[in-house]
Amino acid sequence: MNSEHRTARSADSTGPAVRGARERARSEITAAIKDEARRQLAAAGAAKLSLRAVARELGMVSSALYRYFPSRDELLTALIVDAYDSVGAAAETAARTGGDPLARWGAVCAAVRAWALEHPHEYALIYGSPVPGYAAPQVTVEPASRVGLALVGVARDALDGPGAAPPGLPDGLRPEAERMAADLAPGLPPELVASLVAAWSQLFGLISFEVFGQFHRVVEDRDAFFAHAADRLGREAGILPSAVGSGSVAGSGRPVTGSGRPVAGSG
Amino acid sequence: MNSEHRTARSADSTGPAVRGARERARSEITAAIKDEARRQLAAAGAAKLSLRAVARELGMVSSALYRYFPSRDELLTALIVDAYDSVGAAAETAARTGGDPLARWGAVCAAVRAWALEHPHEYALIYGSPVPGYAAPQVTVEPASRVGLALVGVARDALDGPGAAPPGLPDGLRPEAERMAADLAPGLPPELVASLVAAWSQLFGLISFEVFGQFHRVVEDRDAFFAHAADRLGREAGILPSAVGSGSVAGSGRPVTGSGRPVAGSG
DNA sequence: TCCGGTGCAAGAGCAGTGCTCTCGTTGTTG
DNA sequence: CAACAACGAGAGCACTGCTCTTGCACCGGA
Repeated sequence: MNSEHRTARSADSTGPAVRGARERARSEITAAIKDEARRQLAAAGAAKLSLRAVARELGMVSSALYRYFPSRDELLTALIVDAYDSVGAAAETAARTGGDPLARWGAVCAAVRAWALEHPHEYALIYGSPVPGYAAPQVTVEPASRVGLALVGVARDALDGPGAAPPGLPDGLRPEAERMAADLAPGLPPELVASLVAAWSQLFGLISFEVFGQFHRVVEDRDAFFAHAADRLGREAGILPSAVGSGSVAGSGRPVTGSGRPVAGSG
Repeated sequence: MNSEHRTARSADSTGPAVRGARERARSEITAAIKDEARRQLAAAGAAKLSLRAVARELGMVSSALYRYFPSRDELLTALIVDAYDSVGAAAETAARTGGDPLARWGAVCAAVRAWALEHPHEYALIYGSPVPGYAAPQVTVEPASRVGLALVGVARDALDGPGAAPPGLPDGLRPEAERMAADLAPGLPPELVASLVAAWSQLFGLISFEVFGQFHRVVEDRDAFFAHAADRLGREAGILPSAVGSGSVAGSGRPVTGSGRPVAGSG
């Protein structure tokens, strides 16, 4: 560890440290702590993340670490926010790819899946069981919504093109669907929003089962299985490929998102 | 792996107990340990489950507990197996209810959801992120399959009645679907099995998001939302209500599983 | 230039954890 | 009855999150 980095020897002539060397060191050390914590997270999982081990690896003493994160939970919160932002950014990037709405839908799903498979422990941190006695603080709600909003964005664009009306709502669900539409995606039809929320959670069902090992000895060709399932998820939510022909819609629809390979590679 | 428990035969008249007091005490204490562990699990979650606390609560010393469970992971494994069996039994009971296949499908889904909401920490134990460095041993795979098999059972019965052909498979998925059908549900058409596996994982996506708090400020009327989503899950897998009319299938289908209330109560 | 406030690292310490080992005791078996 | 295996108790090790105190280094104001 670089302890005396940038000692800021009273260099008032040019003033390289506009905010003072102290703040600079602080942000650097904070980042180093998060990096090392992320490394341990990836190596052993959230439950085995140890403040003392992080400090030890960084050459500090454990108590010094409390100057930067008041508790282990606060460190975990920081990692959670970062993870949400990371997967959210991946989803948003995939949503910006070209192609018809259904292809973009598949790209977003595949990007989230690829991120989850690359960062299983971070995925478990945010989409697995909530950590020990941990209650997600308010800071996490906005980053947590980015994937969902990316899906909503694709659906919104699909609405401009030839969209298929999503299936109708039972009477009992209509008020709730209208409330969801107003809160989450103003302007979108309630049926579509209800379908989107369901598809959103079901997408993470697919991904969680794969990441958490429930598909062990059940699904082998997981790329193909996921591509097909994600494609159907989009279709059933009312997102259609722009092939306006409207001839064979659901019959033998081949996933546009590439057959058998994760689409994330293209994003 | 039982020890030689069959030996206690000489006690014809003097026997303090039929099977020997020791074995009796052993099974009783084992059960007591699991009970207390389950209580702590429900109170604070898996990560906070402490062998010492369990022993303390039972009036033993922590080292004595190792006579019954060689490690904390072994205790967790026992709890995991019990949890799988518990939710599996709930699903199987729901699958045995009367009604048309789609109603039974909805009953199974609702029963699993109800179990999850009643035992959130046990649910997290089996469907959340895998615990610390824990790798599920072989003992868990059979109990873990009971919910899936209950769904398969409903689908199999639906096949006798008027079933709707599930959507076709892309060419890339056909071999995998045939393998899954052969392994998991011999005799069922591959398209149906592939749909069932997807629906199975997506069902747990719905439940996990609700249990783990992802629906916070997103879905409010969760009973209605879940009933509708589960109903659609079944329909899209090709399970139809026995109302053979085949007139309005997906249009304004009102969930048969009761609108707005968890169906588990009827099972 | 000195001086006091402040951020910071280090260390000791507390209460808790999983787990191992030893040592008597006690039920079971030959 | 005697040998044996299972058992409970206790001490102990290495580890954890977290707190508190102490002393050093910086940094702005006089």
